[in-house]
Amino acid sequence: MQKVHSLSKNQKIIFDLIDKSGGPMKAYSILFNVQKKGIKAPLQVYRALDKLVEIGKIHKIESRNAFIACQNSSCQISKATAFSICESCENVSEISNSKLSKYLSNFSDHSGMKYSKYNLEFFGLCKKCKSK
Amino acid sequence: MQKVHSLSKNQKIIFDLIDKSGGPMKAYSILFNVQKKGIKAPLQVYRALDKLVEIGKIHKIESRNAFIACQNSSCQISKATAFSICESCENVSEISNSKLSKYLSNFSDHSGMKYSKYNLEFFGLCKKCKSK
DNA sequence: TTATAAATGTTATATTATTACATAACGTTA
DNA sequence: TAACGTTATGTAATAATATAACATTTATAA
Ligand SMILES: [Zn+2]
Ligand SMILES: [Zn+2]
Ligand SMILES: [Zn+2]
Ligand SMILES: [Zn+2]
Repeated sequence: MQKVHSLSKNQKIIFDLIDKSGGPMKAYSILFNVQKKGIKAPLQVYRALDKLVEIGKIHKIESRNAFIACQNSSCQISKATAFSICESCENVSEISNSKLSKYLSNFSDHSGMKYSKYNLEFFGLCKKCKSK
Repeated sequence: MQKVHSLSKNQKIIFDLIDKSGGPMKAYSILFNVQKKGIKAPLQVYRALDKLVEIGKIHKIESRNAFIACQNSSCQISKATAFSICESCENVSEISNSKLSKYLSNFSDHSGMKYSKYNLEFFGLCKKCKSK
């Protein structure tokens, strides 16, 4: 059961931009793109990004300092994310694989630590780039 | 088979510092700590870090912008890394679990992409912090 | 309505990382 | 050993990413 969050003005502007872009976007590139809509300062962008990450509408690609719209409606509020990243063209896509997410969500090691969250990033060459 | 790399002066100073610290260190904290040894500029630190990451002596904890010494001698040159991170005390440890690494190294999805590398970060509360 | 939380606006600043250019040390082999 | 290519170093400047602090406004709900 997923709580419905109605986005605020800035959150909506920024989410729509990222979502329409279809790929990962960096904070300052977002800032540049929304300045015509009245969002003028980095902090306004980062605050919206923080909230959007918190409610699972977007995810941060940690290795790239970039943000991508969730491509997986069943994503448990950003608590379990996996991405595939092409190291040549920088294309990113969210991996939605129930076996993988089950495996990782249930993973535990000898440390006695119970994990409530994970982020996995795979790297390689996408089909296109491989065939070049 | 692992190639033996002899570290240069700066690389050795910086690796020793990180290794002795026993945990993750941030670049500018490293810089501060090695200034008495003559390493004065950020770039000198980042260059050493880049090289140490490349040869697998350290890993970058992407979600923390920090660097930790490899705790796993069998780590395949930083191509397959997994960490457990306590969100309370920020303790980080490298996970060495052959089932996990086998599972992830062999993972492939419908995208046709063959992954050559991955990084996984688990988050939760460590034993200590859980019992507080 | 009134209180509370959430969001916004603005300025300044902190933190993380790279560009550009010059020089030095090292390893190979002619 | 001399010449060459490669790797490492030094230094200054700057770019890119992110947060602190404070004032104000808007939304939500008791
Ligand atoms: Zn998602
Ligand atoms: Zn590609
Ligand atoms: Zn390792
Ligand atoms: Zn802890």
